[in-house]
Amino acid sequence: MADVKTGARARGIDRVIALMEHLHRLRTPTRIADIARDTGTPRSTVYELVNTLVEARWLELRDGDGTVYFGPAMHYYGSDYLDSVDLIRKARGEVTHLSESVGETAQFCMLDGDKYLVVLNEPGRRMFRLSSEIGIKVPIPWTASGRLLVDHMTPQEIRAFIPAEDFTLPDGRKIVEAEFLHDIAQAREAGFVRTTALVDRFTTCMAAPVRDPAGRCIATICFVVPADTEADQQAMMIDALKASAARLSGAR
Amino acid sequence: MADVKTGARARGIDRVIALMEHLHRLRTPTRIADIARDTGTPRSTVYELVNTLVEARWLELRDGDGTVYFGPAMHYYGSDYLDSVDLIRKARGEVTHLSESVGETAQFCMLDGDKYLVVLNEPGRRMFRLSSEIGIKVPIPWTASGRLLVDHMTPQEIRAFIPAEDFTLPDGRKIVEAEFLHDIAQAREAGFVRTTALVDRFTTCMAAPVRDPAGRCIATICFVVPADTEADQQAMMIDALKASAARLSGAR
DNA sequence: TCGATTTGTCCGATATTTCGGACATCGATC
DNA sequence: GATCGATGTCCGAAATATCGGACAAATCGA
Repeated sequence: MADVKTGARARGIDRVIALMEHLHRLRTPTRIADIARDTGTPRSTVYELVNTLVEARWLELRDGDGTVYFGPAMHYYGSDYLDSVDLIRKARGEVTHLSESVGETAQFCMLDGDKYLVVLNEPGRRMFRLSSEIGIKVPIPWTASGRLLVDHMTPQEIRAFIPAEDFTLPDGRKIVEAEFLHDIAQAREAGFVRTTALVDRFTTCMAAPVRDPAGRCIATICFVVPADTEADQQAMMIDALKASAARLSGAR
Repeated sequence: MADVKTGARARGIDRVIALMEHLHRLRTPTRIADIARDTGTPRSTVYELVNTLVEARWLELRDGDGTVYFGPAMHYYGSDYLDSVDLIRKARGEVTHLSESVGETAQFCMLDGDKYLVVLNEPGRRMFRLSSEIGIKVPIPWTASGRLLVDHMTPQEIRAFIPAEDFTLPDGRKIVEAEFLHDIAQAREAGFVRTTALVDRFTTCMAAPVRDPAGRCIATICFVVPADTEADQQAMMIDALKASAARLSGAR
């Protein structure tokens, strides 16, 4: 990433990259002075850059309280990206359809390095938002989909690939490696995976694998639902996921 | 905008802004040398910047044929933007629901300066994509929605607001100002607007206004369909648009 | 096979952008 | 009403990022 040495003079573009990554991590409009402090950028430099970026609509001044956040240009460029990647464009259709027809939150997920992340998220009809952190990296063992996304690796490869600390959940519990490997084998066998109360005590996640022609899992499509969702309802959702995943696997 | 004087030395960030705007205009992966030529940026500078941007995932090398296009980071930042703007977040739900339930392309549109643009686009079930130019500026008179978005202005204000050349369609036909003003009055009266064969001979567009508490049209929600769509089908779609627009107007 | 064109890397110089700090406003708090 | 902190602007100096051009490698075409 754009590593900006503290105290040293840096290129504007590196400062901007750090700024945007910072806003994405915070996920909330932020005051300029805070950005300067937290990214280690001189105050006068941030003001200068923010003015430029606001002019270009990359950022927007919010609320009139001196905070800035992403602007519309990011949405336009992001849409161009989505449209340009075949698999993702198709996945959009599947995810919206699943979410609309079932009424629950549906997602499309991939790996980014040794982390899992949500690429597409379509919220369901529920009031309370069960999650929606597009582009936020999460340890692989914390997720249902993660169990599918590494299912082409040997146990040794998995051990080398996933950082050891990623097996510790946010609440401090540890995921036993043997169980994790067992989950993976079982998921590959069944063609889907389901986890409950992993990151969040009251949430169940169901996922199906999207595979490339070689059979390798390159993405997953999944539902995020309350843990007390009826069993037959869950079975229906798993079937829908498998059908969507199969369409995406075929379409190449 | 980021105006980069030809021949002069420019800041990296201004070069990057020009580069991204250029890619957005082209809407296709582009070779680095072409970017250099068309944006007036020195070749060595573009290579340098592209490397930095690829590393940050703002851009992606495509195809292995030396072209670059937007990368996943743009999608993440764009999603953050969509989630952060209340009206747009709600509009997403309406647009996806309209598109899913009716099976036709639905859009959410706003003004950007004196131009119209599509903010959200959800394609219908048809094979041929009838349009989807998110974030591309279009002259107001070329669109159905445009007739709603200026309906709070007097004829004089409209004349001052819309550039004269914007009344000429891509095929050279001219839109008579009197008819345009008549359309606007009629649309405000009816609570919706419909145009056929404006930009595209075989396309009909229907739109309903989203209004702020003061009654001013701040956005529109619309369907884009083939011109030969049945009349009763169109009537049903207009009702659906009005209902969605009303929900968005109320939700403040 | 051999030029012609394109693509990508590298390097040194200098025009310029970043940076620190000073300063003026503004609001809140006591 | 005085003090403190936060916000935003401005300026000169110097560290350095941009740029032009040279060069090698790859690709193309005839």
